[in-house]
Amino acid sequence: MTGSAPQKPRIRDAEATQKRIMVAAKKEFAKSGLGGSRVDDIAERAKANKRMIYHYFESKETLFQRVLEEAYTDIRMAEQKLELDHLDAKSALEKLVRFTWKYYLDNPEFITLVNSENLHKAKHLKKSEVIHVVSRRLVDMVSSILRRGVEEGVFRENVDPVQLNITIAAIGYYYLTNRYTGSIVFERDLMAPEALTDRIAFNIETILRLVCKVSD
Amino acid sequence: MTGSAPQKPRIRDAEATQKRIMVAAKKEFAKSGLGGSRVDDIAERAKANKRMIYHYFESKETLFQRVLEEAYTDIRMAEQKLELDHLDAKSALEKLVRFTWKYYLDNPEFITLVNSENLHKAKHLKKSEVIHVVSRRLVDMVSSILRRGVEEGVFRENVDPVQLNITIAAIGYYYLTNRYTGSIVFERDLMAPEALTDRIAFNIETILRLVCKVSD
DNA sequence: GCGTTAAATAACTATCGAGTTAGATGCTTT
DNA sequence: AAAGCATCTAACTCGATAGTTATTTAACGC
Repeated sequence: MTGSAPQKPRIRDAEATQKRIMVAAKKEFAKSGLGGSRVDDIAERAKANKRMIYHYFESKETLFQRVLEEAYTDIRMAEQKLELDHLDAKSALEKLVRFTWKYYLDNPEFITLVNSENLHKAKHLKKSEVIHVVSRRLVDMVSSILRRGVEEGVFRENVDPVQLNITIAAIGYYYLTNRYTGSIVFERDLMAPEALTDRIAFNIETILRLVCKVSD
Repeated sequence: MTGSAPQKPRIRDAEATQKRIMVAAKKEFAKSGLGGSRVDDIAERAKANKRMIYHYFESKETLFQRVLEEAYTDIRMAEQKLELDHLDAKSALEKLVRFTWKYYLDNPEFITLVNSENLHKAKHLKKSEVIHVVSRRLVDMVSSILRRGVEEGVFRENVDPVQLNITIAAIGYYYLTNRYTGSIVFERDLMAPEALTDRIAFNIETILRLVCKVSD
């Protein structure tokens, strides 16, 4: 309590500081959105001086853009590691639905960041260069599963891969992003462990019934 | 240009002023979220003195709560006007899916308000008294359609009405709330008229395949 | 037509918050 | 070991912003 702090030797590490700022910013932006976040809070959480944020990232908005880009590349990279090619089409699709759900569940900041970006009409993502490259790989992945499913004779033809992609995301994303209002509206704890397992089962059923030739 | 304004006679109308504030607040909160909205902007848009907001609504947060409550009662009341009872179960369900989509499309502020409320972990909706009453009617409506569909022999049994409700909302809501990032990620204008008709058709297919006994 | 009340306004306060200035200090290179 | 530079810090600016104070004025009952 008394006595001055034992004068910590100021360690200098540009890379580590930037990383700490990115991690802290992701958390703050996810918690409060772009508009609701405070640069001072980000600096404090990062254990960095506020000035460093402007030194390394120029502005609050640029920092947000960097955080958002990283969030997108992270999920797209995780998807690419799934190795769905050795599975039959139906199993591959089910695995993708499960993955998407689990990713949202384990990385809730992804959802909040995307929501915040849409409130701003995607003005930051528009400036991104890498987004198209990584996104195409996702669409290709789903297209490939659909094509194989048709070849195997288990999927019906002419299912739009983009619509399917959107639907797979939607049924998980909506449930989780609206978990607070949803729990009130439906008078049910949507985040209870049992509720979560119920939901993923329901989602798999939804997607398989949508693309499979024969249902029951 | 020159000359003072012709000294408008100050009209006093408590009800009308409150209404103007509510309308203005809904637009501002929808555009910028709770945190991003400015009380001064709301007052200006409402053509009311800022002081009136505090006179009638106590605080910015209370105003948000009132706006949110109204948004929920509005959509729930519109649903109740659908008169689905005289339709067969399949047509009733399709009509509900179409309605939900169209309501989100015509009332985009509903989506943004709900998003903002979830960012705040539903702290305002928690205080609401009416939310449960109006919500139950929606669940009852879907339960009734499901029951009738089973009786008619067209729907399969044991479909959870809450999960179905969530899914109907999800496939429309997600598409629209993420239309800005979605249009970039999928390199396709998701709001083009043709894209919108494609989506509603896809959504109806998704829901009907989910509950119907025989698909093709 | 007079007094009371409710509706409305303008100007203010105190704090917050993004971005800056000026300067100090640790690391690397020669 | 001294220069030179990048990393880092404290303290500041100034406009914005939620909420208030003090005052004015329309409406309504009598």
